[in-house]
Amino acid sequence: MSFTQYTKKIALIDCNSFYVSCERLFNPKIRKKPVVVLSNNDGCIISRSNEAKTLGIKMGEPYFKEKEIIVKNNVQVFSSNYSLYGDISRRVMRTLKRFNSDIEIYSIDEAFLDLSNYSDKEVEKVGHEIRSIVLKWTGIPTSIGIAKTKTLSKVANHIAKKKQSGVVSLIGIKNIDPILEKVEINDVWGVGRQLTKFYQKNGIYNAKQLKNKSNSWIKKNSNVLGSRTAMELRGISCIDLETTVSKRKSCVVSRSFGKRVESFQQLKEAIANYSLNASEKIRSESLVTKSITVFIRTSPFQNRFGFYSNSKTIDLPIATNNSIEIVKTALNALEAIFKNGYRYQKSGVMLSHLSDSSNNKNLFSSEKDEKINNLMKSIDNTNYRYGRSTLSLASAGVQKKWNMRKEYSSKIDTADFYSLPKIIVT
DNA sequence: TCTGGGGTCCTAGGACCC
DNA sequence: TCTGGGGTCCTAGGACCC
Repeated sequence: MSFTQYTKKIALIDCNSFYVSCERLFNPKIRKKPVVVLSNNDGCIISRSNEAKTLGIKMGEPYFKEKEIIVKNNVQVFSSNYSLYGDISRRVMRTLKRFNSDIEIYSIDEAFLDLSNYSDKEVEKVGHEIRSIVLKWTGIPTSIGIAKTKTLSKVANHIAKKKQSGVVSLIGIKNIDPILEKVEINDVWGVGRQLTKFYQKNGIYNAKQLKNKSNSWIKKNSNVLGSRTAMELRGISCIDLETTVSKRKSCVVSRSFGKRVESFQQLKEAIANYSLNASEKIRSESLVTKSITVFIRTSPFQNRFGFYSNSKTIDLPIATNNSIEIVKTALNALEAIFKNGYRYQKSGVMLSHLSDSSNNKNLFSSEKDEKINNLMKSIDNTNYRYGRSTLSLASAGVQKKWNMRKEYSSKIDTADFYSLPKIIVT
């Protein structure tokens, strides 16, 4: 038996200021200017250009708190346009797949790519190649980190973000301690707020200190996730590349309201709409749900009106993806938790215990089910062709007073030819 | 009558990620 | 006045069983 260790080489490709970069694609005027993109309801800042970061605008900060800096510095502001970002994301991922089909799409703007087939010497060059091709074909700038484990490639990526070249490889470096020493503990993948607090209390302030902490201490004082992170920092791969997309286990549709909602009727409309969206989503993925949760809450930031938050879960006797049934059940759940006299800020619907709809045939399946399935299919097809909610249920309402704010949308829809910006050649 | 010890399964809540 | 949305996994503790 030989002990020649097969070392992996994993690249993490991360799009720079992704939402901002997407907006810039279609709006060259904002290329060099400070730009931010806001979350739903224009609530928080969720993407910042480098120029905006330099101004001190913080990630996740409420928009109104940064408004002064924004106005003063003429920062360009956009409401988020998720269908645009999703579309660009697919283009980026398609481009990456040309380098290796062993890819894990980790989020809308990140992917892990297996580069183990390349030699230690080649791998950094390949990184540069990937970066320039993605930029050329999609217009999106990226940062690339390459290392032996996912956690280390995150570290490398973190460093690459600050470099002009945009590519950092830790492959072939004998002692990475001096590098890890400069990475703050809260910047390590898998170390969040709580763990940061705990580690700091125990004298661990950077990635090197965590890496060199004894196994027994980590095992005793944290859980499997904590020890996995430490192992990965040591270059021992514990978190595999997940190259096959597994079916999701739950589906949430939730929104904050554009205005506070007090009436039961409006809350009902919102819940009916979210239920319809969620049903459509799981149908498109051939899933059925066995359990429906509805939650409502008032703002946690303004309790002068009293805080109320509650949820209700109803289990179904037979798993379904039938909109009518899901809406009906969700409204029953809402009825059970609604209380008069509160200013509701947010509500949502969660479908859980999802499973494959093809395994859902049972003793009680009938011709009626078949008819309902066909009805759902034709609703989905119509809505796909003519826009969501062309066909809806009466309970979903038409006025939608509670709908989101979206003041600064660029209104770019890559699926709608007529809304694309025009280029005038002179 | 004694009510221990150990196993499984489920769930709510917490922590983390983007 | 105004503070996002959508996921996954782990764990502790309860219920139940023998």
